[in-house]
Amino acid sequence: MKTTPASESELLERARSIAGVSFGELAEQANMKVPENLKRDKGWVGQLLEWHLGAAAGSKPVQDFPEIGVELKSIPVGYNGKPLESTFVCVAPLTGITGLTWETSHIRNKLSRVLWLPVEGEREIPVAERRVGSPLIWSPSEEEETLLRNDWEELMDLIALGGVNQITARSGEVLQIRPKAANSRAKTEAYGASGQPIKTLPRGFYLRAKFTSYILDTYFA
DNA sequence: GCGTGATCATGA
DNA sequence: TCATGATCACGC
Repeated sequence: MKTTPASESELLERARSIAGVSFGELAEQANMKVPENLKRDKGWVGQLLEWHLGAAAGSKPVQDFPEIGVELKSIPVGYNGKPLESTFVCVAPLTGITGLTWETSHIRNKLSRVLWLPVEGEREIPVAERRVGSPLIWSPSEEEETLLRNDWEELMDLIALGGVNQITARSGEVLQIRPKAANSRAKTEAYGASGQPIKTLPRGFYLRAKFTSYILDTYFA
């Protein structure tokens, strides 16, 4: 177990110290067993990095490092350094959203400060041999936040008006909404077209790979 | 079921 | 080839 970093610079220092290190080596230090593949261990890499950086484990809907206001996001990249997947941010609220604004939203808080940690994600590389990349600490620029806010407002308006079932992953320029559930039979409450309660598939907010790719390209020193 | 950590697998 | 929709594991 590690202590939580006391400052952002300390967190960044820890992240830099594991850059270039293989998952196998990091797993050994954390006393974790390396899975053959990630088919049944999709969150394994994230957990491994959380351990090394001193993030408090748990499923609370808050930033990974609430004391210093930073969210940790691992991001699988290919040989070209570009993201292989979209990035899950948080669950999309489908009820109780009256009065909710971008400024007070959970997603805005999570994205206000992010420690991006690229990791080798090519499936042909054995998990134990994959390595951690160099970290990037980021906060959205005015322009980036406007893009995020515009998508968020458009999507939340649809949800508020009972149009959650009309939302597809094609909606949103940089921020999209996709299923986030154990399976397609999962149900949660939402608003129907006439304002009545309905049951629908739980959804989550995801950042498009093109957007995270742009972030890495733009800010990587 | 919810929210955390995400990647998988298939159709376009 | 690539993004969408589906899925996996865990703690509670």
